[in-house]
Amino acid sequence: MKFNRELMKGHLKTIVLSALSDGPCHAYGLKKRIQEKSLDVFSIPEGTIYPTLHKLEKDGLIESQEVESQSGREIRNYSITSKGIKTLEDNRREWSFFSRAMKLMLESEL
Amino acid sequence: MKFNRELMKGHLKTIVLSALSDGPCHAYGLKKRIQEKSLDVFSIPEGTIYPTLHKLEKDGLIESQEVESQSGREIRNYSITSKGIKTLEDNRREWSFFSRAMKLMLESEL
DNA sequence: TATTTATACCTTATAATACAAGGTATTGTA
DNA sequence: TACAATACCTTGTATTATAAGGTATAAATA
Repeated sequence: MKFNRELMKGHLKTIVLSALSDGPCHAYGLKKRIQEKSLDVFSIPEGTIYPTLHKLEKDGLIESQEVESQSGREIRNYSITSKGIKTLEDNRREWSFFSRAMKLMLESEL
Repeated sequence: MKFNRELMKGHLKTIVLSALSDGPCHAYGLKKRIQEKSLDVFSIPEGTIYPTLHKLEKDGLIESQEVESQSGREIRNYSITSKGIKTLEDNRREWSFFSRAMKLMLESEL
């Protein structure tokens, strides 16, 4: 099933933070991790994942360093900061609050 | 609890359609209906509800007519169309699909 | 009675978002 | 050797929800 990408708005950072909370990763791998963890529902395009990571880093929620992968290739490895973990916890609470209200709204009166 | 208004993005039309599916209503009343039904979680500002209704009407998902209220005041009464009902059903399915994936994402590996 | 609050409608301008579309370069595979 | 996959990135854009402003009437209250 396909769904309107607009639904993601406002939730993307939470998705990315949550994926990164499972362990450090580089951008491209994170994209795949999100895809797997969501059972192929969330497919974040590259034009989305890179700017998002840059924004999160700028805000101090994640940090990165250039490292050499097994293949000898330079990759940028991201990890979540303690500030990022706190934000993620807040976002999780926000999500459950929001989704509960949506459930109330969508339950038919009938 | 307050939550980031950005979370609403992409879900607003669904919220409004769902509220209107409980019966015809005018804009101002709809705002209150949404507030009540969501147990005070969703508080849609007027600068949001009016343009949203205009958009929904333009798309043929709702329709409206000027009527006279009990107080003798002219109000614009909105009701959901059959096209709107179909869209709402789609949106409900989209929501449950989306929220299931979010749940998968937010569940910690630990 | 005068004033304030609630009701009821609306528009314009704006910040933020996610993303399409474009690009570069390397590594692995057929 | 060609092609796909990996890995990174930027620019420009459409859409969104909303803040901030406005108008006018009805109800409540001081």
